[in-house]
Parts: sequence; structure tokens; C-alpha cells
Amino acid sequence: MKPVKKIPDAELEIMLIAWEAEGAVTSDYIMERLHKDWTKPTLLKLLTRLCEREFLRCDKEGRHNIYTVLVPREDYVQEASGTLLQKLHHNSLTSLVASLYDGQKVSKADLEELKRFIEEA
Amino acid sequence: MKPVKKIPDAELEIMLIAWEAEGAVTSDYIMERLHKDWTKPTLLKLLTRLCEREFLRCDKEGRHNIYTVLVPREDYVQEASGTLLQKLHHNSLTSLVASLYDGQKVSKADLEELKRFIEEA
DNA sequence: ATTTATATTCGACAAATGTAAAATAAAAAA
DNA sequence: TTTTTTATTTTACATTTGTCGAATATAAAT
Repeated sequence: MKPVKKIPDAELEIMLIAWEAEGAVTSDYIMERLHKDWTKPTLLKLLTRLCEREFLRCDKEGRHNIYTVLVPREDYVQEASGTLLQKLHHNSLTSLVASLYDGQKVSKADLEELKRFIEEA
Repeated sequence: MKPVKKIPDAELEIMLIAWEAEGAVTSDYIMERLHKDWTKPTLLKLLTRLCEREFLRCDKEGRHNIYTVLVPREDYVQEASGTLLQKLHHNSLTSLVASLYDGQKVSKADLEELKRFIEEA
């Protein structure tokens, strides 16, 4: 699995939608679910850049384009999560979870659920 | 606690060192511990930008500057961790930890340690 | 076959980021 | 106090990111 590079925020928004969809998507499909008021050319330009980065592939179907995901969501998420862990938590998982708990980003119930997960794994 | 904005990578490198130090730091102090081959002006420019963002304060001491941290490390780390959790894990703590485990960013021993932490919290 | 509608690409531009040479200022040395 | 050294600031520039208006291409409708 090739090293997964970070992508800019605007492009990530698009990937999040592409990853949720099963199969390839059109620009209209993306546009509908984005809660942004980008113009068509803006979205299309970002889609083009994602193709240049080889996060997507573009096939033309008549006058429409259809985009296919090339980088699995899991790969990207694992990489991004690992980077955060390493850069901001010295690779300490406990530090990460403690930080989220202290910052009230997760609840005690979330911790309970996590504990159950650990017991299985 | 004011909203903590994200800072660019190069500037984050500097903040990581400033946060580790107790008390204010000089540019030489930072330079010594950075494993980058930036020139002096490059480092100084980034320090200036961090001051503009109000992550640091700059006091001049003769011909030297000394920089003081204004944004606590914890605030930044909590914010960044929370953002990742929200954007890439739908706020699911278990998803985050599972992802790190699957991606082999953390070991089984790390999970054990985390479990102990949870049992206390 | 023309005209019309509309999806995509191009070219542009501002702002943010990464990086450093040249200019300036101020302490140290002579 | 003049010169030399060296830290800081300015200016500058390339690249990346965010955002389109205008141009182009192509399917639909007439």
C-alpha cells in the first residue's frame, strides 16, 4: 500500500462523500450532498485535482464524468490518525484518549464502549 | 478558552519545541532542536507568523528575541484530536482506536494500557 | 441540421504557505 | 568611536489551496 499523502480540506470534503457512496459518482451526486455553496466549476476543479493526486479516476460518459475512488477510505483514515497520534501524542494511545476525554470530545459512555471493544480485540 | 485555529505544518514543528520547553525560548534554542535545515531567516519568519496568529508573544532583549507561548499545548491538541475524531470517525472513539489498531499504529500492549486508564477514569 | 442548454475544462487571481537573499539594526570587538 | 559580527526584519518569490468567469464541447430539442 503506497504512502497516502494528506489532501487539502476542500478536497477532503469531496472524498468523504465519494467514500460513502457505493460505486462511482458524478459531480451532481457530490454537489447535492455537499453543504457548500460552491459553483460548478469550483467543484469540478477540485475533482480534477483529486484525479491528479490519484485519489480518484475520471471516466467520461458522454458529456458527463464519473469518478471512481482509488484510495480506500481506511487507508487514508489510518494514515491521518497515525500521524496525529505520532505528532501530537508521542504515539501514546492513552494520551490521545485522555485528551479527547478531558476536552470533552467523548463521554464516559464512549469510554465504556471502547473498553468493551478492547476486551474483544 | 478561545477557539484554537489550526496552524500550518512548518509552524507546528516550532510550537512542538516551544511547548516542550519550560518558559520562554530564543530562536537559537528552537534552531538547535529542529531537525530541519532551515536558514535563520526562515525560522524567524515562521516565528513572526506564529506571533501574528497569537500563538506566541515576542519580547526583544537587546538584539535577541524571546518567545513566550500563549496557546497551551493541551488546548491545541484537544482541538486537533477532536477535529480528527469528528471528521474522519463520525465522533466514534471506538472507530478511531480500531483504525489505529488495524493500521498497526498501536499494539495490543497499548490497548491494555488504555483499558487500565479507562477503568480509572 | 440548427439552435439551445448545460457539463467540463481553461485561464485567472487572491490568499496561504514554505523558503531565503538582501537590508537593517544593534551588540561586541578593536 | 569605528569596525565587525551577527540577530532580526524586509522583500521577494515559488507553490499550494480556494474560488470562479469565460471558453469549449457535446447532448437535446427544435
